[in-house]
Amino acid sequence: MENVHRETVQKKEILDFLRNTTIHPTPEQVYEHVKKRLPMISLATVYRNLNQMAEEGIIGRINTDREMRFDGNEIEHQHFVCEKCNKIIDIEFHNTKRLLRELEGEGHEVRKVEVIFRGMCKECSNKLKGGKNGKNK
Amino acid sequence: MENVHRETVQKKEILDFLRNTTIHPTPEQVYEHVKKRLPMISLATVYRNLNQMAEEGIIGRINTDREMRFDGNEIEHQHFVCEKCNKIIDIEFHNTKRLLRELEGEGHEVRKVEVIFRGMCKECSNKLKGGKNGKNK
DNA sequence: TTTATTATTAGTAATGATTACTAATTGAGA
DNA sequence: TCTCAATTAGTAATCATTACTAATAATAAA
Repeated sequence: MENVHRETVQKKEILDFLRNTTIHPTPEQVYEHVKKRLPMISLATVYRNLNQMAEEGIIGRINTDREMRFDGNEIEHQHFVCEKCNKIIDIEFHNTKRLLRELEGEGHEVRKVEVIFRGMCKECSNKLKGGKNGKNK
Repeated sequence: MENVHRETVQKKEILDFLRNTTIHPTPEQVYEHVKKRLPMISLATVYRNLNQMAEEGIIGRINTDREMRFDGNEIEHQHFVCEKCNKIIDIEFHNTKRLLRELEGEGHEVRKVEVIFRGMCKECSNKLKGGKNGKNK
């Protein structure tokens, strides 16, 4: 059996940046930063690695109404998204009611709480059980 | 003072469709449906109205890793997103723990619960208080 | 009702983020 | 070291969304 994933300097640098920032960067921001150490790196390489790592679950991906945002924080947490400046702030999650009060005490204006469950629905799950097909992304 | 928002047949048809579907359609899907009643409607008109209504808060907008999704369900709820077929299912929200159990009983495979708070952060809120500038979207 | 004003529209071009593609490179097992 | 598939750099292509413009139509005022 051959290896499936290879360690590359590009991947290492991208992950290293994500693990040490709290800005939840866009792919472009990751690219701009990593380019300082690897001037030849390609934007496509950044996208490919970010998506691959998000797929593996070792980093987080956040969908916004503009660009993708990525997250290297390994501790379980949730997010506060500022709709004005698009800043994403990490939130230590306990329960929404308590958190809401905490946030408002902090000075943030919470307009709504969005809860999104991700996974696989009953139908897809069943389809997969009987007759395995590959993922159709 | 003049009026600000006008009632148009286009807007009415778009909202009517959203209020009577549970598929959380993409703009394209809204367009395809409304076109049956208004063959001359433009896709740009659909986008403009969807964004305008979401801005007003009378419909919901959901960001995915592909297209925008819109939601005309007026009852407060949360979402379950199937990562396989991208179907979005409405969830009556109480608290995440109870809901998680309910969902798994339903047969859905929940991989993670995403909680997103939306609003305006302390910094932006303060900036706005002293020296009002327009929104910079 | 008629007129004036201006938000809205249809149609289409432009934008911009993301992905696809390809020849060259390189990581890792043998 | 050798082999070979995974990965890369560079760039073209894709595609969802937005911008633009002349024409239209919804509303307020006459």
